Amino acid sequence: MSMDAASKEPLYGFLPRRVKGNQVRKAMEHELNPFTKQPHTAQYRKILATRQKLPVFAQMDEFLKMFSENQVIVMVGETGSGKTTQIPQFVAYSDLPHTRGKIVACTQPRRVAAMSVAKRVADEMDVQLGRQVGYSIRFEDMTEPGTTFLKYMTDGMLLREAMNDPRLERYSTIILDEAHERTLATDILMGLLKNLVKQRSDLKLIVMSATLDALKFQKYFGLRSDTTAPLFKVPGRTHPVEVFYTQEPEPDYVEAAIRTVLMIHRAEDPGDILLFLTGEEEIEEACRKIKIEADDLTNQDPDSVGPLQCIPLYSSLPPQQQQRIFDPPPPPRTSTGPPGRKLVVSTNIAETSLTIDGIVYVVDPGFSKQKVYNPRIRVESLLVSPISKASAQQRAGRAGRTRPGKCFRLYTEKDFMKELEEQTHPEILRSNLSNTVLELVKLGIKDLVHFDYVDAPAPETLMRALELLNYLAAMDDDGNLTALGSMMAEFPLDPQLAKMLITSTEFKCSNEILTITAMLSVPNIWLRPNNQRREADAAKAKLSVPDGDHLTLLNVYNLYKLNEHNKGWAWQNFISQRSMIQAENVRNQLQRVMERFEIDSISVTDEKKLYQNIRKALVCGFFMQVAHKEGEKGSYMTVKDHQVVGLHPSCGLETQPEWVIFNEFVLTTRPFIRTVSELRPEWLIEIAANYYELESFPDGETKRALQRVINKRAGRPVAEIGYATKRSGKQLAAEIESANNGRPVKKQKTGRGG
DNA sequence: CCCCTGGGG
Repeated sequence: MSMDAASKEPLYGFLPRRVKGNQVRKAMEHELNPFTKQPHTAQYRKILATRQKLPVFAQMDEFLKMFSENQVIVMVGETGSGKTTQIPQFVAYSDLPHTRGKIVACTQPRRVAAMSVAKRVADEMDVQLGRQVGYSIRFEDMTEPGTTFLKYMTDGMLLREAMNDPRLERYSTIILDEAHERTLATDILMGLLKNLVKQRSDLKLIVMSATLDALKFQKYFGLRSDTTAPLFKVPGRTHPVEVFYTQEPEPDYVEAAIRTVLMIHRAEDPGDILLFLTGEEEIEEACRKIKIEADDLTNQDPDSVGPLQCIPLYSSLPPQQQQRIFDPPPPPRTSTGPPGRKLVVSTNIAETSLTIDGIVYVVDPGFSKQKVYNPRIRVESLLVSPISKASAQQRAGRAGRTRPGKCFRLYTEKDFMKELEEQTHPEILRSNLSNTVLELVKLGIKDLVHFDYVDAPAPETLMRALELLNYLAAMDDDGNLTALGSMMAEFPLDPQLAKMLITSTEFKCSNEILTITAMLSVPNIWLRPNNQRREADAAKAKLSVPDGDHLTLLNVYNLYKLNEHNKGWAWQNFISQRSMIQAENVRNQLQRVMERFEIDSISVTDEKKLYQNIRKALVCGFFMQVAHKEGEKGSYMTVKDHQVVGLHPSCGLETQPEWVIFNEFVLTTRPFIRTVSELRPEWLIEIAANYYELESFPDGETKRALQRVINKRAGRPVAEIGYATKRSGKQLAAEIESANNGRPVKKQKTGRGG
């Protein structure tokens, strides 16, 4: 080669996937940016100098060699190793995707991470964000087709893409980051990609995780049963954290936590504190108590105890208040007084999603709220449960980000060793999988039971999902995706909502159902501040429609749009502006999908008819979520499952109608149904005849009431809309049975209680 | 007479 070519072409002599460390280092030091051909900026050189100090940088040669020689690599890198920013760049230099029209993708479990890492890496590579380096998350595609060759994205986004391109042909290398978090999307992607690398020898895969899970992934991605995928290991760069345990178990962890925080504040050196609690109410209560006691301490002993600033942190807090965690600690009261201290009281949002610098002390009571799914009663609920060892370690690590720290665990060392699980159960074992199953079937996975999961979900959970999809006519009796099901999978919605939205044109109210669907897909829109409950309830009552909560949601959205010019409208009506903006975004996105399928957005003009049709459309998706009033005390019984439920206090119905349809079942102090509308029982017979075949119903008031409706209707024709197909169940049972190692599956009795 | 741990499309 001539010196001339090398001086103008930083990547001269690079052979894809056979690139060596010294070549890359030279290219990075080159006067020209190899990807833009522009001279490097001064900022680039400054950032490069700091990059070169990262632990992972010292192992570039080793990494590139392993990347050249292997199709799949498992990599572990602890906090501070620089793996998320550097490894994708190393890969880009070796893979040279830009020369082949390909993309290197790096997935993240969270949107903020995908955005902020992409920004950082664009700076490091001296390119404009959204050009050579970009990101892709829901509602925001910050990439340029043909130009972007390094893309950070959420795991859910890559899964969506796989539905339309199961071979993921655009990608030359896929990097799954934070795989140890085991999100639903990452788990499904691991299964798909394990299969895909066998079919696409040109596709490389890197799975990045924390140390504890590495061997599991190495085994999973071993090409044969007796081999493991190679491991690439990078040390982290954190400070030591000293861990303390209690001598005896603490009967009341909130009380113990408050005591420990005050002890630290009184006796330990300066440095901020992070306390983990389980939920909003607990956090606000603890903050109140700590503030009172800390103020007392400071007043009693102003020369040795400084001021304590208490900051709550949980996801439903407005972003502006969340920002407070980055405020500096309060100043001393007097110029010679003891320094102030910051205390952040947080849910496990601070365990992975948000990093607070300056934390030196962590107080860990050992609990968090975790989602659990009970397939027998088809209910997801949140339970306060002990955390795993991995979580406890993650929490402790939060004390050592800026200097050596201390972690106070409010449980005994013996309990830590003996009682805590190694890992938090992956989400796939704790969730309702109806959405996931629809996605998998759309991806062409026919045999769901024998799919190669990292951890296989309970057969009964799969059965529940298949059963629901079959009732919704998304799948036929042979387990094939129907045309309707294929369309449903394209909507970023739960199957019930997708079905309701698609079929709503038949009732000439798709415009309204589109709004309702969007409103049901965002967090609670109703604000209820502690000190203004009465005002909030009154505002809500004014917006409520007597026929049901679904129509109230529609009403709120329409009024919100009518008052768009009035900035204060949401606040004055105790409505969450944040949720409304989100609903608007979701609605637009759904409308685009509808347009793609040429589903018209229409409204019947007769208002009375419109309101009735809307509730009929609800039945198309939610006929399995119906309850019948039994007895006089306002208690309801869900159909078929025979669960006794109450109307949730947030429900806006004026009366207690005999029949109601509900959006969700929540198990809190007792079972409640939430977001409820009145319905006429004849709609059930008309719209979901197969589900409402009475032979399969348990005896009781509900069945008798339905029988009366059927008798009255006898001889009248049924409408031809939104029918659920007849379900044989045989095929499902066979699948489940084989998954159960040939043992027959016990027939589940539907009954009360959890 | 109540809850929304956290994340994703």
